[in-house]
Amino acid sequence: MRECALEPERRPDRQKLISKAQIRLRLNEEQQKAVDQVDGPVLILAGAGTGKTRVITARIAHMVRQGISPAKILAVTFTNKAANEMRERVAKAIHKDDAQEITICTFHSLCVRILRQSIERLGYKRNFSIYAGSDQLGLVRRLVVKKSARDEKLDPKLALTLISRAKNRAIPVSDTDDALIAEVYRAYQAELKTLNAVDFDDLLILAVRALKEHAGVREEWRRRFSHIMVDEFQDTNRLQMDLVRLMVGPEKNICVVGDDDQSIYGWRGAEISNILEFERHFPNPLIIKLEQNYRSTNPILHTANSLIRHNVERREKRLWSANPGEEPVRVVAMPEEESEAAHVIAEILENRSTEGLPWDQFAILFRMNSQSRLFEEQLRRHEIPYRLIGGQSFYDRREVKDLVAYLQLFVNPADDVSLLRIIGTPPRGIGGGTITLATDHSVSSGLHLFQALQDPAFVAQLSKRAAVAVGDFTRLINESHRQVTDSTSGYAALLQKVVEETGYIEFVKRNCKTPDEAVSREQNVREMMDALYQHESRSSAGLRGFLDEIALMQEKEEEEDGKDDLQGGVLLITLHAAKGLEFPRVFLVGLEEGILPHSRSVDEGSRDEERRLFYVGITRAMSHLTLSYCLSRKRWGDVLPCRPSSFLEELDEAHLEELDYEELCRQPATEDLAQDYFARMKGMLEGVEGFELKDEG
DNA sequence: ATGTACCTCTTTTTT
DNA sequence: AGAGGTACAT
Repeated sequence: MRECALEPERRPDRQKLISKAQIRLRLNEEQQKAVDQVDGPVLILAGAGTGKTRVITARIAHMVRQGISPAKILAVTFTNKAANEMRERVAKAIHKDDAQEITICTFHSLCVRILRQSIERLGYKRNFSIYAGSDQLGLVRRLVVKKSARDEKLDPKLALTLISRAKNRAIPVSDTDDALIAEVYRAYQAELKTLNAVDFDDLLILAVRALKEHAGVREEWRRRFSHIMVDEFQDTNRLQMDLVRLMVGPEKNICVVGDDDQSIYGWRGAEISNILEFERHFPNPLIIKLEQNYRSTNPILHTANSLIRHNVERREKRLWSANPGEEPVRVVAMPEEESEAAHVIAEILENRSTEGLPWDQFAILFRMNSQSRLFEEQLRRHEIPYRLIGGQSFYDRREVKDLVAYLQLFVNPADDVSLLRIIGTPPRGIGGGTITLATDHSVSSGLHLFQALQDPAFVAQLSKRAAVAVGDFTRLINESHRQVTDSTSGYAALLQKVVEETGYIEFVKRNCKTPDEAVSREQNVREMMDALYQHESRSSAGLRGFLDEIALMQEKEEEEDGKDDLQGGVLLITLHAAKGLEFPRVFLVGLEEGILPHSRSVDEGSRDEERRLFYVGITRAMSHLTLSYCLSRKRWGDVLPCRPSSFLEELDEAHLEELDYEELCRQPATEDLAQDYFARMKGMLEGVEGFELKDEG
C-alpha cells in the first residue's frame, strides 16, 4: 500500500494492515536480488525504511520454498523485541509449522543455548546463573568498597562500564591503566566464577570460547544451521563477529543486514568496521544497496538526509521516496518542559478528534528514560492509554526481584548475591551480625555462603536463637533445591508455598507507605506468580528456562493505562529502543543541547553517534514529524535555561515549519487543555527571570 | 533486630 | 524533587 503513494493521508495505515500487505508486495529489483541469493555471503546495506524486514521475511520464506529445512535456518537479532517481531512476520509469510522450526533469537539467547549445553567443558557448572543489571552493579559496588583504600573513590557504574569494555575487547587485566580497576576486575571475575554465575559479556566470551576451543561443539552447531542471517549488523561487536564466523559453515551461507548511518551502539563496543570490512571475513559477497524508502514522506526524508550529511565517515547513500507528502516537519519551541508535554498531548488529542486516529498511531521519542515521566503524568491526567517501552522492567521491581532471588537460590544455592538478598527478606531472625559472621567465615574457609551457613564450625559461633534461625533457613533452601532438582515441574507451587510460609506478602505490605503502594506491590507478587504458573504449563524449559528468559529480557512489559488493550496506546520510547520501528506520527522531544547531543557524549567525543541517533529518530516517522525543545527545564529541583540542540541548525529549512508557543496559544487545540495551558504559561513567564519570548531564528 | 531520620546522588543509551 | 542508602536510636 505504501508503495503507491497515491492514497496518502486519509487512510490511517494500521501497522497490522501493513505487515500483512508487505508480504505479498512486489519487491523492487534490489530487494528481489537480496531475496533470490540464498547461498554464499550476502551483505545488504539497507537504509532506514527501505523494507529491510520485508526482505528478511521474504528471503526466509523463499529459502523454505526452495526446500531448505526451516530447522536449519538461524536469524539473529539484537533485541527480544526485534526477534519477536520477526517471528510474527515470518509466521504470517509461511506455514505455521515451518515457522516454528526456524530459530529466531538474540545473540545472547543463542549463547545461552550453546552454554547450557557445553559450558561444563569450560569449567563452569551447567546450572550457572546470569547476572545483570542491579545484581551485577551490587556485586561491583561491594568489590569496589572492599578493594579501594580509604580516600580512593571509584564510581561502581563507571567501573562496570570499564570492565565490560575491557572484556569486550579482550584486553587482559594488567593492560587496564588504573590499578584499582584492574584489581576490581580480577576480583569480579573470580567472584562470578565462585558464584557459578556469568554476566552478559561472559555469555558471548564463553560461547565463543566453547566454539573455538572445542571442535566437537563447533561442528555440532555448524551442522545445526545451514543458513544464517544477522539483522542490525552495524551493531555487532568483535565477539559477535567472532561468534558468527565460528558458526558459519564452509559453505558460507551468511547474510547480514545493516546501515552504518544507524549505528548507535558504539558505546557498547559495536564496530562499524564489521559491516564496512565484511569482505575481509567473507570474500566476494553479493553486496546490495537498498535506497528506496517506503516509510516516510519526502519532507521527512529530506530533513533526515540534510542532517546525516554532516557525518563524515559514512557510506554515501541516496535515500529517496516516491511519497511527496504534504506536511512539513514542524519545529516547536516551548517555554518549559511541562508546556512541551502539554503541547504534544494537545496535538495528539486534536489529531485524534479531527481525524479519528487511533492512539497507537502516535509515538513520543526521547533521549533518556527519565524524560518519559512528564509525558506519562499528563497522558494519565487526560486518560489517554499509553505504552512505555524501556525504563524499569517488571523484573526490576523490588518484590519481583526478591522472588526471583528465591528461585535463583533454589536452582543454584551457590548464588551468594541472591542469598544475601533474601536471607533477611522477610526478617527471620538472621540479622546483620549473623550475616557478617557468615561472610567472614565464608571468606576464611573458602566455602560459599550457603555452605558456610551449614558448617558446624560456623554454627558453633552463634547464639542458640540465631543457630535455630539459620537452621530453619538452610533447611528451607535445601528442601527447595532438592525439589527443583528432582522434578522439572511443581516449581510454581513451591514458590507459592514459600511465599505463604514466610509471610512474604504481609511483609511487603507492612513496608508500604501508602495503601496504593501496598495494592500495587501485592499485585506485582501475584503477577509474578501468574507468570511462573503460566511458564510451567506452557514451556518444557523448566525453572532454569524461566530464569534465563527473564535474565535476558531487559524488555519491559508495557504499562497500560487504557481500557481497550486492543488498541494499544500512545507509545513512549527512547531513541535507542525505537530503532527498527515506525510510526505514522512522531513527536521527537527534548531537542536541547546537553540532551541530544547528550552532554556526556559530547565529552566522550561521540557527537557523530548522537547525530545518528537523531537521524534514527527522524526516520521513524511515516507521515508527520514534530521536533520540539524547551527554553528552560527543571533539573534536580531548580529551573535552568536551555539552548536548542545544535543539530537543529544543521537541518535544511526547505521542509521545516518553525513555531513558537505564542502562535500555538492563539489556536488552542481543545478547550480544557487550553486552560491548563494558559494558566501554566502565565505562571511560567512571571516565575522566570529574564525570560525571553523570542525563539531563536 | 528493626525502624526512623537525614543525607546523598541523580540523568545516557541496552543485551 | 525523589529514591535509596547510611547511621543512629529503639
